[in-house]
Amino acid sequence: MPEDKGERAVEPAVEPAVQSTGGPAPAAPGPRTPRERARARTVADIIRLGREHLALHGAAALSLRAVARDLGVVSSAVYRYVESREELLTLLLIEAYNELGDAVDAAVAAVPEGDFGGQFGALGRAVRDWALREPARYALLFGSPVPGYQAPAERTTGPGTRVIFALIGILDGAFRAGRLAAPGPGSPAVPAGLAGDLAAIRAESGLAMPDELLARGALAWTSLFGAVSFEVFGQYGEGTFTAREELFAHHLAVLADVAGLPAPGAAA
Amino acid sequence: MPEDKGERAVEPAVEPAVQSTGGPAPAAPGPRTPRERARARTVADIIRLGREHLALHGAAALSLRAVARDLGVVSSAVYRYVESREELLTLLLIEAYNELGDAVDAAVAAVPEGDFGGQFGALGRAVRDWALREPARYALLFGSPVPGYQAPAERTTGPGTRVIFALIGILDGAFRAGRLAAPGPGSPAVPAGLAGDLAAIRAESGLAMPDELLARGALAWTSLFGAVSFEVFGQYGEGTFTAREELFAHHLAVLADVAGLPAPGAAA
DNA sequence: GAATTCAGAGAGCACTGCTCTCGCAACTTC
DNA sequence: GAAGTTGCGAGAGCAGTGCTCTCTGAATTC
Repeated sequence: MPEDKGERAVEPAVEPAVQSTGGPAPAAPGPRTPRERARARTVADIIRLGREHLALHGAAALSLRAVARDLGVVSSAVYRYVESREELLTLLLIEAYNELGDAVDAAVAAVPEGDFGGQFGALGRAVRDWALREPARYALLFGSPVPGYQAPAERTTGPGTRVIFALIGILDGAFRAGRLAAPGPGSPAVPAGLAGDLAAIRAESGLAMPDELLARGALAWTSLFGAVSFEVFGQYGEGTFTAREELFAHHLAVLADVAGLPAPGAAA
Repeated sequence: MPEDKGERAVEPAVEPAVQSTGGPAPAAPGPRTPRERARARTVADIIRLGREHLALHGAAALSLRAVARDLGVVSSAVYRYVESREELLTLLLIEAYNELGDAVDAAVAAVPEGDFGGQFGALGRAVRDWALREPARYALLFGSPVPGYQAPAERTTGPGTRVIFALIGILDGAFRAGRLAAPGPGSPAVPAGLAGDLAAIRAESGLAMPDELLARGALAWTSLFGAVSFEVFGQYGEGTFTAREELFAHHLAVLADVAGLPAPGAAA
């Protein structure tokens, strides 16, 4: 009797080949041999099933054996395709980062070019919407690190920095357009020890913003995710805040103000 | 051969009885019979070992069997004292909430009474210091929920709300002392849908602050934990921010300003 | 058609949470 | 002090996990 019952098999290989619609197929970097194509399809299936398990039961409950069962295959077979559970987590992490990045980019792009306040609002709402739609995957990205799992920086920093780069793009764009308000005269001074860090960031990303605005942008960044995390992770009490959409909208508006952005709709 | 090797036994029962120093011992609600006292000591040992494992390996890696090994006892024996792994997690959660609450209360109390800005800064630094000292336990409180584990609200809301109550106390105290600045005229209006929530909060906690300041207080709250979580969970890149203490200090100062608090040291 | 590669099966190891039974020792009651 | 009760630890066991290893057969390549 096989170790895994083999029930619940997921339609194997029925999935229509993506590049099979006429023509010699550009083939770009696509897998060439049938074996490679079958392999790529299996890997994609594993990732898809992993994503479903992740969304349903959370990252720490993600089990390669369960994925194997759903795939209609014995557990040791999936190790032909995925090095380890960690590896699968990394793949899902990258995928989630990119999905969030895509959602944010699309939301920002839908706002008129000069409406920097509106762009910031769109970015924030996109993050919150995605997080509420995919709480387990959001937790994988921004929650407590999964025990025993360390995301490989060289593979995740790229996708993982898309949101902050989008935010920086909005802020610096506003600054260059002369539409980013400087902090008031009574505003807290930027500590001297931060100057080096901020200078490095400015150089690396080719920014023009002065220290005060850069530091406030960082605050808006962490605060945005703080608000989203509190909501997704259930830190607000049971019935404390019921109008959460309005609460978030207000927080976003205040944060935009803190960052120096103009009110939404105020295009140049 | 026993299932657990029984090595690494932790000094059992050697621990000097806490209330054994002379006198008839107040005995208050303390366990009376020797059996109850031994039981209480074992439960305390389990919690202590659990705390150590939690701090070392994280919440999801907390294993009752490992605790049993360290206790020098077979795994089934710990179920005499703790209902389940969840139960132990809940005990550790409550303990951690209270430890954080104590740290915050002590830090705030060390600041002169009328120095509301200083109190806010002390609260924020206390949260950050504790979080950096106890990252795994902080993650248990404010990170992604542990999979399959739902904290029982009736036992955790009390300890879990100590920080926000301390923060509210500072803000409302400042407001009653006439030292909480109202938001500027151009400040974003509080959405109408939030009025009900804010009124309920105000009534329940006997607050005097108007909606605008209450909403900004909530923002300062979530933003504080957002900044701490980013630092503890490693969301800042590798070498992006090196002067993290200064960064946090600046964020705190801006957040105090956002909440309407006066600068630190400006006692009445 | 022969040689090679490779996917899947199955067994196995060490670990987890948790349950159940059994026997002994400590404690309580008479 | 003897008898009865309670509680605690041990041990076995179930179902699950990640991961490794070997073996077989089939697909692919030459």
